[in-house]
Amino acid sequence: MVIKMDKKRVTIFDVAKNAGVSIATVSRVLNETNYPVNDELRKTVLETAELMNYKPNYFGKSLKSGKSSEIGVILPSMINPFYSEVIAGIEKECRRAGYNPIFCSSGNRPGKEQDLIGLMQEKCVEGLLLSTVSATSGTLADIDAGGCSVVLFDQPVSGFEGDTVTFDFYQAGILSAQYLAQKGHRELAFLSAPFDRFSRRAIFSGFQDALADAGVPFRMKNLIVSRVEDTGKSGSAEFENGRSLAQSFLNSRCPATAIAAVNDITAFGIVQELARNSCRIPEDISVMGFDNIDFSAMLSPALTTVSQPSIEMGMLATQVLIKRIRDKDRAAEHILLKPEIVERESVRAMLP
Amino acid sequence: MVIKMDKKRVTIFDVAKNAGVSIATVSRVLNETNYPVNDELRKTVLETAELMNYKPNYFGKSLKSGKSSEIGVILPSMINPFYSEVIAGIEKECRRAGYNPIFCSSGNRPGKEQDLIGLMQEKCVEGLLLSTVSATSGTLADIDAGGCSVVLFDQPVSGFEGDTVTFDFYQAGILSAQYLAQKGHRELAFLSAPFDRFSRRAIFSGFQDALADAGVPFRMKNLIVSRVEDTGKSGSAEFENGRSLAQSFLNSRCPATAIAAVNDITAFGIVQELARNSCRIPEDISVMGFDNIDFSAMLSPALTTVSQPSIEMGMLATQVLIKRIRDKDRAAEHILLKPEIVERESVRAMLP
DNA sequence: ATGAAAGCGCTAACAC
DNA sequence: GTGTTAGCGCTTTCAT
Repeated sequence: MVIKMDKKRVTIFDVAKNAGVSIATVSRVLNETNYPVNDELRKTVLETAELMNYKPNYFGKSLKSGKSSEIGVILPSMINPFYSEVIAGIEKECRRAGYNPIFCSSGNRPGKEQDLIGLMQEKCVEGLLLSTVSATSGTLADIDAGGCSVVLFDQPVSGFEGDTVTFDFYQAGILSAQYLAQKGHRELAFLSAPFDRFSRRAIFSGFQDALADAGVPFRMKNLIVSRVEDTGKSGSAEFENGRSLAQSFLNSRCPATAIAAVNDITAFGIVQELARNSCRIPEDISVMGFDNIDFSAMLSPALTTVSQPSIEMGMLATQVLIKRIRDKDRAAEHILLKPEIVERESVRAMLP
Repeated sequence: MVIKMDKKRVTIFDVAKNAGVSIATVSRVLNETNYPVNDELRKTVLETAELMNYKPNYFGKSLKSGKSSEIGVILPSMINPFYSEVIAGIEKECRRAGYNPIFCSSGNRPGKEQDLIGLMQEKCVEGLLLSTVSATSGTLADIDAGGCSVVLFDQPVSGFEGDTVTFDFYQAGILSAQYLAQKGHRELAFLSAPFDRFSRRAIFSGFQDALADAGVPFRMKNLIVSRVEDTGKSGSAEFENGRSLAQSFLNSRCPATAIAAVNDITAFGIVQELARNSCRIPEDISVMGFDNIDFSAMLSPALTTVSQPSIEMGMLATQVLIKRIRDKDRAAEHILLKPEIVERESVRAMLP
């Protein structure tokens, strides 16, 4: 028996030839179908394939079967810790179900996002997990019509009729306000990046509404919104934003005893800038974040925040997508993840 | 002209039929080869393809051409900020050169790493970027022999003859020790996770050697090494490790005026635990990290550390891999990235 | 129980 | 300048 040792890749044909059987038999053995194959032959095939270091070619396989077993994932950034955690959830669930995730980041750029969606379609992914910055319900319907299931997560799109896994930002704002009010704070500030994102507006609405309900109405002059927008490259822009927001806060001589930041990274910037100006946290001023990324626990003082379940969001979105891939006709699912207060060290209780 | 509106995917054949030309013409137009095609026809084809929302099928394309234009990337974790930054560098360079990266994490598990390597080969990636936890020079040679180029980054493998992009950990240890000594510290401590990793041993060696050279020999009782190992899931394990290391440090009544942590996240844990025990940083004790992940700048006080250029490492490894893919016969490249001190707020200068 | 052969979507060599 | 056609590696019907 001569083993082919060419530099070319070993194909099913090579294995068949060396094992002295047909390619059909090799395919049947290697795919572990319950198709009956003589034990003797099966053994020979297995040994030959092993010996020749045969690896099935996904392209041939997928082309023939029409299944890629791939799932495309497009998110604004892979370097932002929140999305890193989402990725971890997605990867875990995908592998568990035998799918391979393909991660790409759009950098918050609509054009790039479009390109990536096209690319994923060319790659024949069976489904797409999308945290979109620009897609419309129309675009999304087209993708679906092209045979690629879509599940939206993180950022909602109005008019989209398919599956979604999102977070209850409004409720997060409510929880945060209630927590601060309950800790005895009566003068609150809200520091945020521009309100051009649904999530930011929703958090603030909840925050404001809950405060009104609690009888400590929010003063609009305590709302400080920056003008710069992040590029999605890393967290640094949001951090710097937090720092300049804190400077504005300090300059405005705002009498608030507690600050709610629109997200954790912004809170980090606020905390650092405050500390540099000799403000002790939480003794002099309390700071609260949103998201509960891993690092919020690592700060000194550890950041009190509202959790947005990132890994869970990734896992759920993946599960929903896989259900959708397996059954195109099931009813659309809309999962709304709930926030929870994560009490740590950056908010103090005011004396009554 | 009747446009086919089946639920099946539109193929080059459908476009050809609707445009009234042969598939060869469609292929030639769509691939923008400089093959001569009548302008009239070219226009018709382009319009038809656009109208039918045609997307070329990568599988057919790759199968025929033998090129996948994909690059596999295997790293221990995608949630660890250092690797997130590496990923950003890789993705950028890949897209720039027209390659698509496929990211997977091994979770520091040798078995999983092996599986992923096999998977990447089945997917016919043209090259592999590997930060390995278990590969031997033999395994790597086999992959290469299978027609898939390999570039090792981050973690070296002894005996490997191919391209590598690594970091000069030893030099990082030297720089750190020199910096601390120059700031007037005479009694230093080194806190680390287990020395089972080359990088940790190398950092410590450099640290120790430079200290000896500076005339402030390191006392081995000031070396505190934990027993737990991280799972690569997130930074939390390293952070907790840092906290318990700090407790040991405190309990040992170690007289050191400065602590070098084996990496930034461990330093975060140390800083927090120290702060909780009313140690002021850097007034009471100085803390220094390694890696310079984005968050080290966001801590309060901002962490003084030694930079390990993460994005650059990703970009360089990608560039080297692409050069290798294009020319199998070029000489192996060995890039050794150099550390730099990043001076921030966590180390104080001792009075003479 | 095994093999022959069609064909998935595409590119490129060859024919006209 | 355009069309025909042979595969790329694989799965799967259909014969045997």
